[in-house]
Amino acid sequence: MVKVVEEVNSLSLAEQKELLEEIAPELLAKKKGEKKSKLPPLPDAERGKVVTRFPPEPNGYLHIGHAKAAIIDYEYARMYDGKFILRFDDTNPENEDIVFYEEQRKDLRWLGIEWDKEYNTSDNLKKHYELALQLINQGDAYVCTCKPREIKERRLRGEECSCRKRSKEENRELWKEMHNEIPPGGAILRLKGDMRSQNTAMRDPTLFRIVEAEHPIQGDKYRVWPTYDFAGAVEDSLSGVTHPFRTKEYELRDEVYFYLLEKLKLRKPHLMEFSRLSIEGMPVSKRLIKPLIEEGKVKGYDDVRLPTLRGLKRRGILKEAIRQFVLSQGISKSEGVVTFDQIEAINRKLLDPIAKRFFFVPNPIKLIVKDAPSVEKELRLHPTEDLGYKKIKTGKIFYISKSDASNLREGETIRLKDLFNVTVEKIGKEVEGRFAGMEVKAEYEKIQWVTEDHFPMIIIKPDLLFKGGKYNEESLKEIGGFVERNIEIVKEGEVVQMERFGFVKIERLGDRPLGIYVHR
RNA sequence: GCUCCCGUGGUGUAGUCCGGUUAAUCAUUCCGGCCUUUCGAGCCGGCGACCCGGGUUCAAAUCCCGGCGGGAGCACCA
Repeated sequence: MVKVVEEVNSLSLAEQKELLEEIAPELLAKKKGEKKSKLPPLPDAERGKVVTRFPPEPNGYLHIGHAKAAIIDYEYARMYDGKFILRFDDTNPENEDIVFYEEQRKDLRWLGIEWDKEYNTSDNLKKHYELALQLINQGDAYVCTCKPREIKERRLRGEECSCRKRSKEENRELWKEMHNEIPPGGAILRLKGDMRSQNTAMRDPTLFRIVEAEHPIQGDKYRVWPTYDFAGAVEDSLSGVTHPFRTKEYELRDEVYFYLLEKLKLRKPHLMEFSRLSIEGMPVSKRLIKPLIEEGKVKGYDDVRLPTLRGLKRRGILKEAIRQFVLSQGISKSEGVVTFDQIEAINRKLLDPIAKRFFFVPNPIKLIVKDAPSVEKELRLHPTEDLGYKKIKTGKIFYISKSDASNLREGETIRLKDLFNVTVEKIGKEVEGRFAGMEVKAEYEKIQWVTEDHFPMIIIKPDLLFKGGKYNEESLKEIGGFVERNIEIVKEGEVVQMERFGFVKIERLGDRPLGIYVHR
């Protein structure tokens, strides 16, 4: 066994591949197709007939949690050659903001998601009113004029209130008044469920309430708005969604969902839940993030420490990495906290073949090589991929990182990577060395360097926003150093690899380039 | 408090519905080796898990009961 391993290891990579091709070509083939992780099959699904939907509320920027839902919905639609609907669940005019309809579309487009149909729930209020009236006429819904506190208490105790006994005529009358004179909070439409149900969601949930705020799209056309329970179920059914997904915290509401559709005699979709995605130290909640933005501790919703799509994008996380990550999580209901390095690992694999290589020297120390020959040559921008070349020209002055310098010993020979060897002569505030030949030798330590022709550069290194449940004051560090002038050849926004330092997204070029540390 | 969901190696997942072809999947982390003028990747190898206790059964990660642990809901928010 050990012998076989040794034998295989003694072969070059190409030889190994060749041999594998001979013995078991299917193993290689599998390797290639493996990239796209697959979701488990959908129950009751037929090719061409699956319809899914992503229903965000236009009240903020999309984050990784939304991405999970959107990607799963979208992927399933694709998997079954079905349809994917983008539906803005804009049924609370107090929360919605016109800008987020478009901002969320942008976030989705960035993710590479395309939708077959788009509409707003608020476009269908007329229909919702019709259905509400149907429920009233069937005696399945009633207008409740109790105080919110009383409703809550009765719900807790499982007691019915007298509003429940109202006649259909009375309910119709009050329903009409809800659209006109009744002030907000004065009345709601409730489903006649079961006040003694074990499931508190079934204790006559609210279907419609009065909200007077101006709606970003409907203006002041409506003042009676459906709640999530009503709008969600009705829209899924009416829009032809076959497999709606939602996160686990809605699970108790399933009963309401189906009971409502039953009473309305509407088609029942195959509803499913999955766990919420949470990443350690990167909360998604606006409750936590907003104050930090207001205090100036977080720069905005595209701050690199945030799990918003914009934050991740700015941080140098590729959309494909997000997709693969989400799919790797699947639709399990078990909740857990994922660490960010899972995303980083995927991102690194995607980035590695396309990131150009450069030298960045953090905390530079001067290295003088008095007898250094002047060298001018071209170097590959990537060790194995064909990404082009960069030109270098060197003199007698170099800069190396403090950490490399501190490892040097006098008399030792090291190699300035891609250049030549240097024997260390004197170590002080500066390092002095002597040219020691061009030949590459395996035993020489290879270190990165820049010449006098460099830019000072700052690299911002994000860390966990929250540590131990508290804001991490150390969550944004700056690393100063020198970068080779060749960095000019990349585009702003491009991710490069600073050798032996890490992947860095070039945020800004110029005389003082700015970078964001992506990951090692 | 009540109700619901979940509990597989350090981490995340597959398998659980329809008990047995599973030596329990895959990824990540970690460790060792090969390759390499960086790191990583790649290649080879390794460590490592079915929450606990009962029961049913020839056979249980899988079914049943009871604990324990985690999460969620109990809004006129989604």
